[in-house]
Amino acid sequence: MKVQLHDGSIIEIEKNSKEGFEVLNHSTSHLLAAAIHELYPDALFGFGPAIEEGFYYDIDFKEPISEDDFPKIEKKMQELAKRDDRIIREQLSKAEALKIFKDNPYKLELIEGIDEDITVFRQGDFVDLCRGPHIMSTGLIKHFKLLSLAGAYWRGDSKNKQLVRIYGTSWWSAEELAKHLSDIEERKKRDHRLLGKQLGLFLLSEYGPGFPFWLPNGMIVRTEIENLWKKIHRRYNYMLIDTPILLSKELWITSGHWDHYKENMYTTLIDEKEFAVKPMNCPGAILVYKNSLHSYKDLPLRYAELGHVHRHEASGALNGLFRVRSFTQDDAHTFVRADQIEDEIKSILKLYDEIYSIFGLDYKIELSTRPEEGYIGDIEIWNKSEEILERVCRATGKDFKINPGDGAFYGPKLDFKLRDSMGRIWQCGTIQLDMNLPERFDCSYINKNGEKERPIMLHRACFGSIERFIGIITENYAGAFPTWLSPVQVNLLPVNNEYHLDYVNELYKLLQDEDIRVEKDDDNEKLGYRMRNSQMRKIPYTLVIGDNEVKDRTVTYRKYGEKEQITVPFDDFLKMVKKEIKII
RNA sequence: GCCGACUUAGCUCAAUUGGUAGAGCAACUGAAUCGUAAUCAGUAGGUUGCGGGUUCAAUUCCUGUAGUCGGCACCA
Repeated sequence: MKVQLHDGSIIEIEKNSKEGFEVLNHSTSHLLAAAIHELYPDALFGFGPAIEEGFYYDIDFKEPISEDDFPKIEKKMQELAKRDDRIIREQLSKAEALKIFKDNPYKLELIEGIDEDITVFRQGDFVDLCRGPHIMSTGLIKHFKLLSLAGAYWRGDSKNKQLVRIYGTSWWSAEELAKHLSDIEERKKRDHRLLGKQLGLFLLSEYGPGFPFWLPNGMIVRTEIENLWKKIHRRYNYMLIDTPILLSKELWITSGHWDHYKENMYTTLIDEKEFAVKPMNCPGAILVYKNSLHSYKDLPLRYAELGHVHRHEASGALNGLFRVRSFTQDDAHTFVRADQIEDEIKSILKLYDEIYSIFGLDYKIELSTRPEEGYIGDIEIWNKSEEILERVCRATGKDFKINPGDGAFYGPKLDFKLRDSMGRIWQCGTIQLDMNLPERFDCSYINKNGEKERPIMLHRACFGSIERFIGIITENYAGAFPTWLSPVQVNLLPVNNEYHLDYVNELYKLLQDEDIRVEKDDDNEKLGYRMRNSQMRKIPYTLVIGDNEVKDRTVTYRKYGEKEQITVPFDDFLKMVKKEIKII
């Protein structure tokens, strides 16, 4: 497929490549703009790029528009595409460009920011400021759909006006488009909010927006994860602590949160003294550190805490378990000497990889480095730790990216990003170096020479938030949790609830004695009905117990999602399940 | 917080241009005792998110408000 670049050259690229898809979608966004230009002549255009699964265009409409207008717009797009206009690249001087776009303040603003010559792409009588690349003519655009409409601030700045963003997607064939649309529908079925309701995991009530309730089934998943977390952390020599939810204003002034984070903190008066609900666990952990004197020989000291924090997040930011106002961080604060940073980071990376692997999660690491201005701490330590972070991350072989200047003012950080079922990326794990709080709280350890020295503090969380992490894995497993996590692990179905019940009760007791979460379903319903319920609850093992099983003291099991029926001696079944739930 | 949409029984959804709400599943009761994804029959269940307004009459129209969803902004 031929595409034209902004410098006027025409190159051949693979139509079915990622680049090919992007060019098609970018050109479709121009087609959308051309259609809007005809239907709404006074609409002004902002940005209109290709994105991962399609494209969008930001438009300043002079009249209100809704999704009901999509069919009309799509029809006009089809009409323009059929005309098969050549898409023509033109190079203009700044003066010419300013003249062409004189009525559009958005494009004028962009042109003002461009120093070299300016390229525009023209199709029919629609001209757009653009660097390309584009396909050669609009006739190639056939299979697209407008998906949604949203507000978006001009140039991503909330001080600016909000434009209307129209999202769409464009494909080379009707089949690919149909598949993409049905994929979206399939992905929606994995939504943790839907599964959370179906499986009784958690509850979101209008009486506590952003404050999730854990239901009995969700509580089992959560407890299993927390137990796993505690077990692994003990192996990595972390010490478990727990710090108060409410702490006085003075502490938050010392930590700097009162000055920099107050808008997000819940505060209250106790005996006329101001307190704040903790939005972070660090100050608490620091008080634990400062509770005793430390020798250089004791470092690193690793304090881990499942810390329940509350943050007043903007109402529009709330999203199921992914973004809440009350959540539990699997937090840890490690106090290290400068010469221990590398080993400690390596140890944390290993720990994270071990945990993520258990859940079969693929993750991406991002390194954020020192901001240009306003940073604190020794630049030597900054440079050295950034170098260490980059080197050890690259050594993992994982998808890795650097965000220059994106670090916090107090230190560089690594973020671990996971994807949800809709492809959205959420930060889960993090490792942050902190040269600020040890200073503010005057933390120290005694060095070889008997002098006080300042430790470096590492903040780190692997799940990030237990809530968010459970949201991610619920979608990842599509609600079919592996046996060790499943709220109910074994479901016993007697074929006849009189003749077979004794053996079922015996099995129930044996399984329960082995700490296996077992249920029996002897409702007055047909076996098929009870089997259906068991499958819909995504229970890993459903056991059917009838004459044969009673006679031979066997069980016949069916694994979730499989049709096969397997009959084995009960002891073999028990051994298999016990092996399966022993994760580490 | 901003833009847009949505909110009807426990759940998933109906209700022609305004005429004071229906179904399936679930629950409960009864019958059927059955070998791998829905046995049959009956009963009960709702100030249509909440407040105000227009109207003889509002689930429906207007308005305010809360929550949810899709984005944007935010995300120590």
